[in-house]
Amino acid sequence: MDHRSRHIAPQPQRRDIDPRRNQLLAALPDAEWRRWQPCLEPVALAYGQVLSESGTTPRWVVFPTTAVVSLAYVTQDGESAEFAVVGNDGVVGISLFMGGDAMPSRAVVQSAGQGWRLSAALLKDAVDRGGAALGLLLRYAQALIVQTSQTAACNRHHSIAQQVCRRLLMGLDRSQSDELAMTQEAVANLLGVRREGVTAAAQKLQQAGMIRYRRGHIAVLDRQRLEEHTCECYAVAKKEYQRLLPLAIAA
Amino acid sequence: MDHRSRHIAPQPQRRDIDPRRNQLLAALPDAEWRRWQPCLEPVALAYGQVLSESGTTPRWVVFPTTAVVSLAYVTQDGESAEFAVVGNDGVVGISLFMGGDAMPSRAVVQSAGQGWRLSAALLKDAVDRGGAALGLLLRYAQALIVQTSQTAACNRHHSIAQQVCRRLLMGLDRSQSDELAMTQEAVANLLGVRREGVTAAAQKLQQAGMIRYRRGHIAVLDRQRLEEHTCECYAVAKKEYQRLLPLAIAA
DNA sequence: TGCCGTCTGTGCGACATCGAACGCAGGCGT
DNA sequence: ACGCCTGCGTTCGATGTCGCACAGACGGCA
Repeated sequence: MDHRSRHIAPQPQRRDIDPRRNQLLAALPDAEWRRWQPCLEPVALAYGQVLSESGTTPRWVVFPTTAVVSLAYVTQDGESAEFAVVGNDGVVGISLFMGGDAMPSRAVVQSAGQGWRLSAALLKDAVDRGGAALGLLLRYAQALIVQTSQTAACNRHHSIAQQVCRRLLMGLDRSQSDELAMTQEAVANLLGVRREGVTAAAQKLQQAGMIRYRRGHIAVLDRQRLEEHTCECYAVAKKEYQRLLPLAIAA
Repeated sequence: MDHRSRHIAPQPQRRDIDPRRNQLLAALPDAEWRRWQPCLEPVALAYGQVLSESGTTPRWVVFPTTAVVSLAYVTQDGESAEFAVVGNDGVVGISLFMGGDAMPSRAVVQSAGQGWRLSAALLKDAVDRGGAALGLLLRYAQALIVQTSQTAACNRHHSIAQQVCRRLLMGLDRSQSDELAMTQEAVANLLGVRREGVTAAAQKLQQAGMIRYRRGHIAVLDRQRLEEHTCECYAVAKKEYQRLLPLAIAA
């Protein structure tokens, strides 16, 4: 679980990445931003790191810049299902400003990278003041609900192949390159399906020239056709995200 | 679609039902409640009535008292999947106070009854004032996220029989009797599965003495065993709801 | 009372996904 | 350069669900 960092694309630089690469922070009005800026602390997020465990109250919210985090529900018998993906388009730990503190779900780093954290107390202060920051966070929470409900319908009605396409595209949107550092087994775990199902889907995509993969690295060659082969869920969620948060996910 | 009202249990009375049978309204501090009370209008909710269509902005939020509303996502090829149920424990139209106005999902009355509505403008005023009302609505929104993520995992991992049990229990919690007025086909549509699958599950439950049904009416005889036969999703979502909103869903 | 629409029971083959097991090979560490 | 671990390819039967088609049966309505 630890040595996997080998597989990760080299960090762009040792230095901290501009917090405003996170689209929520970027969308903050200047007045709010000046208040938050001194309180943000940089964090390095390693693959597999658990940002918040099911049922526990996180001490910070995390705004990823280059990292990608997966929100998943883990059933009692150990099966899991991802219901949302958070990258530089969002924030991890919405339960802190929704008022419920904990959530019965787990936040796990899926793609190593950087982020910035803000303490729960400071966040709550900002929320209590209301204003633009609160509105922004609430619109993000709504986008998260949309993504989650979409995932529910997708799990019900769409094929594994379509869901693999969707998940690759979602990862790509939140990534800095056209290559994703994830194994087929990792994708299978996220979707909650068998690895063999993902292998079969990936083979078809590779034979069709849409992707190319080798031992834990998936390169997207033809994004256009990938979008054509996935279900509507990808486009609907993305469009809704852009409607709610116009600055987010530069396509 | 219209004459189905025959199947509905007789309305308790012609008169309006106490708005505070809705647990969100009941949980409102007195000061807030006095402000809202004169603005609430009673509404009769008929089976099949669409409270908000996908992509449109509702003009009111609706607090059901005796009605039960289903939130569902409808795919492009007409398949649908329910992702949350709203009864006297919640409110329909959260996008109005989340700031996004519309949602790409549909709210349909699943069980006829009454509710109270509040205009979008008045709701937004209350939200802008912040305070207890906002906090309450946000905690409810979080409970909705939990229910939705749970549904996503349930759709992935659990059998039709388990999901039928879950859905019956959720309907029962929000109902005034131990009988649900819904056909097997209606249940199938909600879950997004075939009617035959629901028929098979319902037969097993009836043979085991847990339920009894006849043409559109499902009576729950042994709630305890029904809870034992469903998946964890029911209990987790309900427990989380009670944690976030202590006054809701008197079991 | 009798009709008829709707709801429910049942059969079939088709298909996707599951569960487990095993072989192979790419690439990292020694 | 070598070995070993991990990720990928492939097979098999089992299972759950689908899609369709049709028969029976309940119950509201004329």
